[in-house]
Amino acid sequence: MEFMPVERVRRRIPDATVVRLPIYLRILVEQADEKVEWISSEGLAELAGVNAAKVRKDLSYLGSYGTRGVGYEVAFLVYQIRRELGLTHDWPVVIVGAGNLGQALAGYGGFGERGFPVAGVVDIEPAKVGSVIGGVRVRHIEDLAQIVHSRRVHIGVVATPPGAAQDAADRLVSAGVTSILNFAPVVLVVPRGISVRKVDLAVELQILSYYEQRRAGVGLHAVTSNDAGRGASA
Amino acid sequence: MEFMPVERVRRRIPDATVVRLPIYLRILVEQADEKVEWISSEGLAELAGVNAAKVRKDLSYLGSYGTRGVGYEVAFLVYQIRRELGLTHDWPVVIVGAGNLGQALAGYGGFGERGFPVAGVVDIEPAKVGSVIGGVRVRHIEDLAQIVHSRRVHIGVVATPPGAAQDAADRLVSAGVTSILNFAPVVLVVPRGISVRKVDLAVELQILSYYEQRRAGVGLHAVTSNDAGRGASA
DNA sequence: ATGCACTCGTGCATACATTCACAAAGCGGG
DNA sequence: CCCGCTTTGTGAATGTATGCACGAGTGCAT
Repeated sequence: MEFMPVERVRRRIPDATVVRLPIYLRILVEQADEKVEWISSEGLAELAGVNAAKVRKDLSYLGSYGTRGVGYEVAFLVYQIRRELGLTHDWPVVIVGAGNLGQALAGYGGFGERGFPVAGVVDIEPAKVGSVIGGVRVRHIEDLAQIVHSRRVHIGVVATPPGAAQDAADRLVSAGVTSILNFAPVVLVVPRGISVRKVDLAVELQILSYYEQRRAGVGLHAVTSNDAGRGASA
Repeated sequence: MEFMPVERVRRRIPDATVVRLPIYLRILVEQADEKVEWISSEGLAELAGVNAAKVRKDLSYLGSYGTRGVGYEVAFLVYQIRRELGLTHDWPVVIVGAGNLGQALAGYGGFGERGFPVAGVVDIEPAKVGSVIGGVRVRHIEDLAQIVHSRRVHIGVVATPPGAAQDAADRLVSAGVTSILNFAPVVLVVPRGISVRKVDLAVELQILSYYEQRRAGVGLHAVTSNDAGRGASA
């Protein structure tokens, strides 16, 4: 029992749903490209590899945007999901670490297209500074704060070797970044309120190894899933 | 109520735990390198950015390998986790797609070191065939089955453009691969029993965008997490 | 030998997520 | 205008995961 805030804090969307919304969004955009104007929860569920009831519940957190007996209007849903995810404007990102991975990330055009233009790439190694990757010149890490401020960067990507990752994160945070995508196999320690997500290739492979290894034991077991249900069938 | 199988099927480890075990493992190996011989659930929890009770419960699925009043023997835990994850031997992987990402993955030495040597890289583009990346010569995708069989590959990595991903997955499956790590922003459809995990950079950024955008609204809210609790504090 | 400090292992309560199942609502045909 | 078909939105049931709290071992000091 508690006082109701004067202005509703905005309905919180469950974490599990937040993870799936970008997937729905991608599918819906593809459908829109193919001139599909309406889609049912069943149809979307099929394409996303999840249960239809889950799709409906997920979408219901955005509001009641479906039409009974018909389905959801694709373009409208795209708009609503974009709005909810904060994708109505670009989010420039800064990449720390111009090694193998940092270069691949900067060179991979998909970021910009999807609303996350690379505002800068920095490295601590003077030898790496100056080279151009993906149309962006690598700058020294000392310039990080300047880049973050001038380009209004909120999201940083850590693509350094493990030993340098915490330092990179610290620098990002003190430069004013509030969200970090971490590719280094390290648990970052950050102040409360900073969002961190990590992508660890070795961890993913080890998880696969577990299920692979179990397969050898007894034939039971279905399908692995990261966070959103990924698909079986055939 | 059910008959007990004659031979215990091997206690199933909850998915959430399977995701954390590789993280504990990495930390424990680091500790071992630093000559730390014993660690408490509290200590490990601190380093992994999770709750101590969670660590104990997770480890209890492996068996009762701790010593009350003392903690866990690092080397022994490393051994047990490796065994449970099936990391007692190498798992060669084959990478489909020799583009930007495929090259970065093949070139990144971390795979081999962690028990996932690159058994081969294939591409459908004849122009890419023949070049050498990360010490491995790129071969044509027609050779996929041959590589999978001769090198006993169970795990495939899809690093193709979105449009080619499903085809890559189909070829991997029919070549005999039973686990797939998918980097393409596509929901793969695979037969039952095939494990798939996906890594989608755009999705990760969009999730960060959501929390970033909420931050603008009201100051509440803690920290994002993929699947294992990632850390706050400072 | 006894007691004290410490840490594991786990039952239980709570929180979160998924799925089912069905009433309510919209659409189109006659 | 009404009926039957379709599909949403959501309560309730089930399943999974988290975290607390505490009993039960273990080691060390006296």
